[in-house]
Amino acid sequence: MTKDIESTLKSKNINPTAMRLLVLDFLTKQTSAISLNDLEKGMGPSDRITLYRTLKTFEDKGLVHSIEDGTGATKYALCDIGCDGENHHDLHVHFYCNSCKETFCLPNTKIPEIALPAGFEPQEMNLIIKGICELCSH
Amino acid sequence: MTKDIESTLKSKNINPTAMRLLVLDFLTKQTSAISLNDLEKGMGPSDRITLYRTLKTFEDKGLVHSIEDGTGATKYALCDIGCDGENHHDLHVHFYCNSCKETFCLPNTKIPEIALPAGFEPQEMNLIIKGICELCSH
DNA sequence: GAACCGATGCAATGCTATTGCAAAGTACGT
DNA sequence: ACGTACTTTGCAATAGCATTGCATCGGTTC
Repeated sequence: MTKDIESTLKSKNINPTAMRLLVLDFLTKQTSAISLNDLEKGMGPSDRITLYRTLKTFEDKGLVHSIEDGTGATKYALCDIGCDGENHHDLHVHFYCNSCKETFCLPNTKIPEIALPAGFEPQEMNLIIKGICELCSH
Repeated sequence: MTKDIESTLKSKNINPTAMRLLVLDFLTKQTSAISLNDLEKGMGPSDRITLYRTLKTFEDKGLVHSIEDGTGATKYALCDIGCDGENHHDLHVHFYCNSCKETFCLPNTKIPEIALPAGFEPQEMNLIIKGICELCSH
């Protein structure tokens, strides 16, 4: 369904180049968030920096969001519908599995309201839960 | 109160060397979490690697906990009473100020219970809230 | 004093993120 | 079709943090 991928890019105002189609196609096939390294290994031989910039572009345009899961390597995953460059709606929980080392989005698990001390004004939130994922707990 | 600092180290089974006394003393004077760079700059001329290992030792022994606030540099802050090497009780919220770039522990703001999807078993949680801190919001 | 062990300091390395610059490709107006 | 301008890509290079190996130093023990 290259057509779908292409129109997805266009709807986000991203020029649909061959490289970007490939990257987006790869991203849609993932079941967990991937790092730049994963992407580089998963794709054919391509330039690491180009992949890096492709992810940055996607992030700017609200197509993917980045996740700092504490491993040191930034992970990327497709956004939910409704994200744009200005406003990422990625206020869901991210889960890092200590067993398989994968990072998952839990889009249906929202971060609850937190009562902050007076004077603190929240703008973004980032909740990483580490543990054993569904697949590894069997 | 060098005596207090020394006994704190001993109570955590850490050999109280001159360097460690200095580092711990410095840590107790902080109002926010500090990075290795901050420590290096704040202390007199000392070896970066030694400071790094000192922090690691403190972390192993449950004296400080490390915070990944997404800036790329690991921050360290003193633990609450009750932490040990096996079990860090750092389940409080960490707040990163987008204005002054400081990272604060909010020890009285606990992470609420999160209902995870079936099969996911949580072990650790890490909640970073970014925004404007109390001092900068005035 | 000799052997030993932990702590320290220096050198060196690995990895991720990031930028500069040049080449290749694409779009557009004439 | 041609040239120009803009975008994208690829390569080289750099910066910063984390981490390890090894030698040295200092104190402890026998």
